[in-house]
Amino acid sequence: MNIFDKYLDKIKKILLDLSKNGDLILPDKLDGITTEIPPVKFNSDISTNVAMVLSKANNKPPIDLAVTLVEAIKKDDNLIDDISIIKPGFINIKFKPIFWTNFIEEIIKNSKTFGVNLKEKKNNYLVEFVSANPTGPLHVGHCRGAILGDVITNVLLFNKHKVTKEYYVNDYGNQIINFTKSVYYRIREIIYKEPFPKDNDDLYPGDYLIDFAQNIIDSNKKIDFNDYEKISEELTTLSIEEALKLIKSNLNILGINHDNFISEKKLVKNQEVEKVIDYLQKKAFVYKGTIKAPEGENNEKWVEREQLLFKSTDFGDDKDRALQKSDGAWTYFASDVAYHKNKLDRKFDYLINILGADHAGYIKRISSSVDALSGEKNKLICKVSQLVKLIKENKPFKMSKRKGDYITVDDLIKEVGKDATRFIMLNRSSDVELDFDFDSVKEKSKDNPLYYVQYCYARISSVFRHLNKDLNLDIKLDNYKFEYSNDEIKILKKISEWPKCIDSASSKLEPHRIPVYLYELASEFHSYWNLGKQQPEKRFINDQKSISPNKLIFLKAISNVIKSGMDIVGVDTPDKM
RNA sequence: GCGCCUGUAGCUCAACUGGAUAGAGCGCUUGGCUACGGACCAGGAGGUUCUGGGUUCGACUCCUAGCAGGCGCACCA
Repeated sequence: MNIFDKYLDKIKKILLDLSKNGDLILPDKLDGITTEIPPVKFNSDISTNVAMVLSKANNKPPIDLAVTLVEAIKKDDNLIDDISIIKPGFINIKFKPIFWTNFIEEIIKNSKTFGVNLKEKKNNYLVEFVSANPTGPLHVGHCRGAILGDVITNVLLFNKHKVTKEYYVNDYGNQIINFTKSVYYRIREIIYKEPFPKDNDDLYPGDYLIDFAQNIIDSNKKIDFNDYEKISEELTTLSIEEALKLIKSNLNILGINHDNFISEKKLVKNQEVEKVIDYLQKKAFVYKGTIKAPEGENNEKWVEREQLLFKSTDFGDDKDRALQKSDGAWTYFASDVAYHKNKLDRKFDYLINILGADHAGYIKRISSSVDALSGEKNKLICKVSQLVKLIKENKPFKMSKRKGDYITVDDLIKEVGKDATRFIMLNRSSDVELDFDFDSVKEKSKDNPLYYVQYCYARISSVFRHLNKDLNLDIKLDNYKFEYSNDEIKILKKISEWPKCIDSASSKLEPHRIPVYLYELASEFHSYWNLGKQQPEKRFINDQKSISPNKLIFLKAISNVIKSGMDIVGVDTPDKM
């Protein structure tokens, strides 16, 4: 039940009728015509810009057109209280209270689908996110992208799309060799008491490797760890398993579960890289050539060499990209192209990649490869999550990989909790840097929007509890015909915006709109709640310790929306706090 | 040098694919609890939306030229 869509359809129908009679000239497209939420001060419920959009084609001032249109809209609609025409040519519609009675009745009847866009075409999406290297635990830097990907998925699922969540495991290449060696040194440290070579910059210094080493020793008693060359392959597998186990548990405490983990190593082993390069070569997107040094100052070390290149410049990239290293191994990019071919072969409508800000420069080349492979544009959508600035005691907190003093997801969740982390990380557009202030996120007060929204739900639960009613049960609507007051309609109007919120969050992949909306809805509710202090008739529980059916349904409608929204965000809605 | 992101109230950020007199929280300030949960509410002050051009009925939003901050720019992944 999207009242904005409903009235937009109605207006478009009126336009078509009027144009058939020759009373109106329509432009080629009706896309520019919208129904919107009018600013509060106009005291109206829906507004439309139709008169202004049609003004040019008809060579008439918007106000004149509006007069005709208003007559047509008013006709046969007994739910409209008033229509006004405002300044440049907006048409503002104000509904009678009965409109809102019908509205709430309908959303209570269809509570499972309220907010879902049932008209749009449903797609099959693949969302790739996190994909952190399997060499250690997730840290705070991974967190925002992880949550972004998870909630984008939730929004799409809520809107009845099909979604697969995928993690690409980079278990191939030099870093894995270094990682395995590091584990090996830790094993020697444990078994042979040899000190770990701390000054070797290629190695991973983190203490978590001691746990990995110990676990591997404990569960592989038969292995002779003396000769690295003999066991390196097996140790690589075991080390990656350890890392993945840790990463999965980190994701788990964040409330994230991927459907698939795809191994880069397997793609390489299965010759998928050769196949995709063959394919691109046939299409003349791959050639042997050299890359020129960039214009910048410090390129003395630049070595030009002939190598296998992908012609990403054909698709708008600023240089072609290397596919093969000098030792003959594939570059990360090459196997990623193979991975994207693999994705395309699985016939998704859209591929979505969630990347961190430090990988934004990678987008052009990978989307070029997808364009080349699919022959389509916009098959791949990349979302970038900007940096998180950590703030502790009012000071920026810098993490350093070298010192190994980065904050892990485990630390973070232990300190501030899963729900607060998810809500705060989502409360801003992914395009802006985020200040994550440990102290205020931990605070259980008005400084923390999570608790503000949860408090709204808890208050509603409390009313139901006092009445011995179950908030989770459906409510019957027998003999239900009440009118709501202006204060209640104000909240119902907010509820009517929920489908619009979902629509834009889903179509633009901007989930931050949901926490922002929930905060606004909660705010309206708290206002209403406080009215009860002065006006007893605004209280939910009356002197006879019961509640009127319209208020009960009213509460139910609010809590339904809060609950769906919080479910999408992936946080709890406790009954008591 | 190039690419991407950002620039809105003192601070942190919204603004519904170009809509109306740009909105919230924090902070400052004036009030409100014997109450269904005060983890709350009502009011006030606070703005040349970084700058200059352009597009049009209309620009925080689009184009263009700058300025400032962040991220990235080899065969690391």
